[in-house]
Amino acid sequence: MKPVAVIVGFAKIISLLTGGTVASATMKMIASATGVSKATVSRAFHAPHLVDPKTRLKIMQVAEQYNYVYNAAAGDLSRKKSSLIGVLVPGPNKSFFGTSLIAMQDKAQEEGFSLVIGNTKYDCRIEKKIVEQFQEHRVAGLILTGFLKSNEVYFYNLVRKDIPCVFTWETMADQGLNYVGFDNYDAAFRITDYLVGLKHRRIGLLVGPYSKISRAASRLEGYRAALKKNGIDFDPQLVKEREPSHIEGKEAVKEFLKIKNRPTAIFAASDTLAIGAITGLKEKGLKVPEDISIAGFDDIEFAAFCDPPLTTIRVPSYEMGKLTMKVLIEMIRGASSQIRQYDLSTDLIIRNSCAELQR
Amino acid sequence: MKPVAVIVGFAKIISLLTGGTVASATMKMIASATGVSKATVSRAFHAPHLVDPKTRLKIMQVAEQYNYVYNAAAGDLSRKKSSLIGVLVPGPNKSFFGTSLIAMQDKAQEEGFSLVIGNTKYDCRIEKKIVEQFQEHRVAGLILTGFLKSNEVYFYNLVRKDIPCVFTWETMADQGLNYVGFDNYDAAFRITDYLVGLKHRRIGLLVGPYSKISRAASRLEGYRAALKKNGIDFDPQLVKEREPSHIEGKEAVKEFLKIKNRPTAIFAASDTLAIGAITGLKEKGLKVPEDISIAGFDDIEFAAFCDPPLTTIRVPSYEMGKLTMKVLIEMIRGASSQIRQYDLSTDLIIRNSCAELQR
DNA sequence: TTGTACGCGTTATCAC
DNA sequence: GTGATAACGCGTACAA
Repeated sequence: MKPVAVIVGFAKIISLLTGGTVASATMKMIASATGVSKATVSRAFHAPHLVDPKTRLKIMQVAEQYNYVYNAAAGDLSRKKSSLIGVLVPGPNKSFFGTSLIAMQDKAQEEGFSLVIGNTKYDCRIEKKIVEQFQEHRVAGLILTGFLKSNEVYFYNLVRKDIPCVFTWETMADQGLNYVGFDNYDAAFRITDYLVGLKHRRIGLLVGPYSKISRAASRLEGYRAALKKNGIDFDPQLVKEREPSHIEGKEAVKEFLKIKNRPTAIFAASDTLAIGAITGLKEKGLKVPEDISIAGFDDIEFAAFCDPPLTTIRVPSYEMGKLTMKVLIEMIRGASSQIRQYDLSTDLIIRNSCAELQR
Repeated sequence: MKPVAVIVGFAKIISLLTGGTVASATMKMIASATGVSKATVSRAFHAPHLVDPKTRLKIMQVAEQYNYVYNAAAGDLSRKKSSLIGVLVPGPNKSFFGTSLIAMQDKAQEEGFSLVIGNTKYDCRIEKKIVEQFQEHRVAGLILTGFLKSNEVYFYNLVRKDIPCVFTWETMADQGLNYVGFDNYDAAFRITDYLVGLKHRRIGLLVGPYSKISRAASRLEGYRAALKKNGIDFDPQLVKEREPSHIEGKEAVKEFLKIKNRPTAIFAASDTLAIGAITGLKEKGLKVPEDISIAGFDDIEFAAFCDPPLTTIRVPSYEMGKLTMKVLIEMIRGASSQIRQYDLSTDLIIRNSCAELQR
């Protein structure tokens, strides 16, 4: 049952009635002005070698004179192709997503595609609505970034249907989906292992909602694996699941302090949480890293400029965006329909927010 | 002379040849399946009252069954309207622009428009190219955010021509352009005046490239006016023009320290610069605000969580985005062609990075 | 209330 | 090389 799509299409049509006017010179016009047929004009543009240099020059001149601009929508319609790509982001204010977005834009433009962006604000219904908008504009492909688990079924249908899709930053279970991301497990493992190397054995984990976001779950696993490798027992008390925001980080860290035999280091699986945590510790009169070490995740621009500069994991945002778009465009062009999954590697960036345990 | 547009259109056509395939149920199909004409189907959607409830219901059912999705591009073509709006941003990684973007998206979707976004990376040629891409997709309108002065002439032509345009965050000289922004002059005046109220008389200004960005110029003027009002002589030595980045802020503040009779307070006309400045001061062993006061501008999310929390100017990003889109859509719908300019008001947010001058 | 016929701006397939 | 002509999917007089 999919009546919703129909209703939405309906509402859209109504609103279009009051949409923006469009007018411009057409091929037909410049054809008659040049004294040739529109077929020739079309050819002059997309197959110059098939047209006499003289007439071609003339056509170009007239086009220029009339300030002609190609109509991509009409072309797409005729050709039954699309030069639009839809990108779904959970909110463009996250600086790391932003970097990915820039990369996608770069690549898309390079290849002659335009980007339509929709931000979901982490709301399933909005997400659904935007995808429908995308479909009405006949996007050639879809990039899904950091979507929510709750929409899994919906997307699963979408992907299996017709539109080429690439997931990035976040993917669904272990379906055969195209995906570009990075190894969350490995990154979490390494930074946890690093903290153990600094003699910490009580290491707190401040992580995103892993029940909803699988990359958070991977980070939890990486953390546990690192503990295990070093013979440290896992203590559920030391794991706190929070939305990634400064405030949540600030509040959560205070709860960590209340634990008897409290952690000497905390791995906050997002720089935002880490910075909030540092703020919270300062409020409590504790020093980072002397009294407690804090490690982050993401390497946002600000991480190098907070106090103390944050030890964290650098995520290859730009490369991810570029690769995601590359994969999608290759799918669109039908180069190969095999499933592609990439995990780019991350870097451990050591700054000054973690220190060796003193005792 | 505008041969560039033509050449670009040409390149685009080539690339489209390898674009994405599009296929879906059409009105024609659901018409024959229902046993009516496509005109009736069309009406069933956008003028339900003109069609018999029975046939309408039947059409809807069939549409649903065939999983019909409205083709906005075709509709736009036929109606000579457009439901696409182009937004030009200088790079989506700035969190304050990001907030505006979300607002625009919200409003646009509400009104049945989709957003096509292009980021210029502060590069004139890219900017130009993207606008051409927009034109090829026949965007109904254009939002220009924080553009560069160097492109002024180009945009001036664009605006005067055909496409409805609204400028935001930044506008051109005092042409009759539609604009939504905030009062940079007033904001700079107030925060400078606030610093004077804290007994500072040597106040440094760390400002964006005011020769290129007019809002930076306004902030400079507001700063000067506040000094004048308080009988303080303007000292060119105390003004430094820098690109808004952490590093520039860090470096610039060190130069301030070299000045004999150095400033006791610095107004950094961007939080990024301010935070960089604080970092620089800490490196030099100085305390904020005890040794020197720092004020910012923008109130980015992080401003409340740095050390010390930043006294700054809050900019109504969300409201600006919403209003900008509202104005544009009204223009598109031709409600009125009169020029509209808005300056929203800002708030002075007092935190702990500025203190009264001790002596 | 419904159908016919044409147009929107472009491309593709034939001919010439 | 170039020109008719028919699509592409939809809207809309106009007529029935």
